Amino acid sequence: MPFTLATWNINSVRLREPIVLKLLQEEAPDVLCLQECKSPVDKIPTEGFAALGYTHMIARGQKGYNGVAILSRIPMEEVGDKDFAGLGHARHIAGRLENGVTIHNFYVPAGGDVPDREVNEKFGQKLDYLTDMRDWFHADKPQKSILVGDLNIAPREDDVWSHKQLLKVVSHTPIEVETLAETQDAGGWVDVTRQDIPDGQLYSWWSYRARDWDAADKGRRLDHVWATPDISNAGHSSRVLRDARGWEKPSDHAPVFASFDL
DNA sequence: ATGGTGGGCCACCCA
Repeated sequence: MPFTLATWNINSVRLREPIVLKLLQEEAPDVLCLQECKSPVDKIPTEGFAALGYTHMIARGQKGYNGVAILSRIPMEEVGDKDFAGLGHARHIAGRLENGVTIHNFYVPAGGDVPDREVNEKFGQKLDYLTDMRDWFHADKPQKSILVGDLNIAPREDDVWSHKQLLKVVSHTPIEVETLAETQDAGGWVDVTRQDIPDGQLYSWWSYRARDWDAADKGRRLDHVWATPDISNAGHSSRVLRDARGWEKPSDHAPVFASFDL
């Protein structure tokens, strides 16, 4: 059963319901994983999604912050969630499609401004979140699984507009890149996006604070699609829908797509 | 070096 999935940090699912519907209508992924819904689950606007065929949804939410959801037009059962690092935040949800593939949807903490856990508690929480993920995947090796989400780290030099200028900027510091690599290795995860697009600059996020995000193009690849080795070879046709960053009332993230022939 | 723009929600926190 071949299928296409997308992952998108939506920065308020209620405010951006119109562009979620636009994405579903125009691109029609089978599965859409959202992060930063910023909504209690019972206030997510599901009717329009269901009318387009996305009748399955699993989600975790809280008022005002965080929140993750998976919309699907393929039958999907809820697997559960885990409160990594004990933060009490809605940052993870997992589901299983009827083809047996498990999907983990993550919103990793952004980590604040200063890359030093001694002076910035949020940076420590980000690293702790990732090491908790690492330990969990190490203890229980995932199989037939896909991990997507806003991991808030751009690991490669060509995942950022300037490697040198971002070395001390949270999202691209060596300690974050190393910690993310440990998490990836612990699960045996393959970076499907870079398997498909091995060379060149690739971004999924552009700050709201630029005069002209498109012309300046100071982006970072914060949003990821990983798969376990038993299904990673089935992954193909990865892409970033950069156009969505220019839609009306946009998220600062663009959706990342991948397809799987399984 | 600084401040720039967004969202949630009503005083700020967060990205």
